[in-house]
Amino acid sequence: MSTAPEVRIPTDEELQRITRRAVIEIIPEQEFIQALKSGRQLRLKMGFDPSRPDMHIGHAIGLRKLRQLQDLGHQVVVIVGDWTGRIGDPSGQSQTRPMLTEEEVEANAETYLRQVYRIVDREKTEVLVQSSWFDRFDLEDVIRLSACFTVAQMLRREDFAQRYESHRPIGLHEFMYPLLQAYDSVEVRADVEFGGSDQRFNLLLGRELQEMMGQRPQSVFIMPLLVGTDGVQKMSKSLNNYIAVEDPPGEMYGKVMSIPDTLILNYFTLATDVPDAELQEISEALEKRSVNPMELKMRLAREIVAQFYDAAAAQEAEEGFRRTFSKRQAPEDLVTEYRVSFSDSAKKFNRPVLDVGGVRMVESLYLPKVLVEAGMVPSVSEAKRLIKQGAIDIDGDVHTSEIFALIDGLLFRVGKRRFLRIVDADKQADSSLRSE
RNA sequence: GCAGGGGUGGGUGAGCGGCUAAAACCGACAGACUGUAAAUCUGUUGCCUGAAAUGGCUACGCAGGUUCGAAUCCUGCCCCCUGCACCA
Repeated sequence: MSTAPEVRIPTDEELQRITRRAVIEIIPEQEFIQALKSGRQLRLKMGFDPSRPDMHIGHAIGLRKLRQLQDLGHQVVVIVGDWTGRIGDPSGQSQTRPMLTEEEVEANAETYLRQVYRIVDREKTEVLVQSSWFDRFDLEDVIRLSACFTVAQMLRREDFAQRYESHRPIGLHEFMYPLLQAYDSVEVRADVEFGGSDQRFNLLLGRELQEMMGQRPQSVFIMPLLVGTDGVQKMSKSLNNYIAVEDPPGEMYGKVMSIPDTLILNYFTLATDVPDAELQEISEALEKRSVNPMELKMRLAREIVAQFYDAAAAQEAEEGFRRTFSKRQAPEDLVTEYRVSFSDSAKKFNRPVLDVGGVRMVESLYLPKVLVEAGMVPSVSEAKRLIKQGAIDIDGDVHTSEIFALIDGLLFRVGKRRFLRIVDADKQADSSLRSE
């Protein structure tokens, strides 16, 4: 009943792209290349942690790789790591995480997969939930699995070794994380597993375990971690230096523009499909300073936005970006709208709703609170500081007062790239009533 | 189990009865300069009070106590580190 899957053998050029670009190491490389050339359909495994469903363009590096292979006809297998997610990947700092409920896992998995499918083909993707095999594990299975490895083997993992050396604690349960991940490979009969360089140990453990269990050991595909927009640390949500896959185009474009120049080539290499020949040109241009790096960065930003949206969106984002800093206008997708009822405010502060030349307005509202309520700033104190520092302007004029006249459509610029528009809720209500 | 050292703001880390919302450094944010880059300079960096305060509230592992007053002293507890002991 299963028809032989259509698998295409990559051309040398494609092979080059798959095995060289955005790759740190393939173990063992020759075995992997042979497998690709064999015409056999490979099962490509990549796992994710459902406790953190937000995906950024660093994750996209791996997914892009999967997509390349998927286009050749190979089978992508995505694992929802609901059990490993509960343990938390041993990173030294991370304490045991609270157990996620089934609903949380489901919800997170759903949002995550939605993002995954922006890159890989949903039709050709198999999704498996870890608990579907670990739920039936009993103590004997756990012990049997643990017995496959020794403490010495575990200590090959660098962060364990470091902590052991410096006498910092290592929870026994932390050993379970790589073990479970390794067992996943057995369960799904993976031919290749993909992961970032921080996953190296876990990936290799999967390979070993498969062999012990009589399976053909998986190849391991290790990819670089993308550096975040700060240019120093790896991209991560908790460090707030990330570009989310679901960022709106303008936001995405702007974030790319904010990366340091030193990262331009790196981003082109890892996050775009710009051909190698052009990478070479870009590299030379940067070195010789023959082009304003900003121009290259704009190209980069276009490439990235187009990848997650389309060329038109990229173009639009670029125009928005230009307007933002040359003409100081706000690009629409960076504007937060704050809806206030003018009549309620008027009542609250005992001010009349005025009509000045057809513009409805209320005399005064307290700006710090509005900023907090609109979610632009975490506290009133913070908002006051911003005002004091001249970080807020209306139409290019710095707004130094904590009080402002409530006008429908009033647009504040907060800092460099945040915008707040005041919208008259009454008016909206009126018009929506009228239109019905 | 015994002995010694330690737990301070996003991080590192000073303070060791009032001058401490807590040095310094890093980070972060804002401003100037720019290309929303880098570098540099300046400012801000617990929260609240609809100007502000020598105003209020919260904060130095947790819970009590001494004191006019405690991050600082005392008691108990928890956790971490180092050494010794124990080790089927």
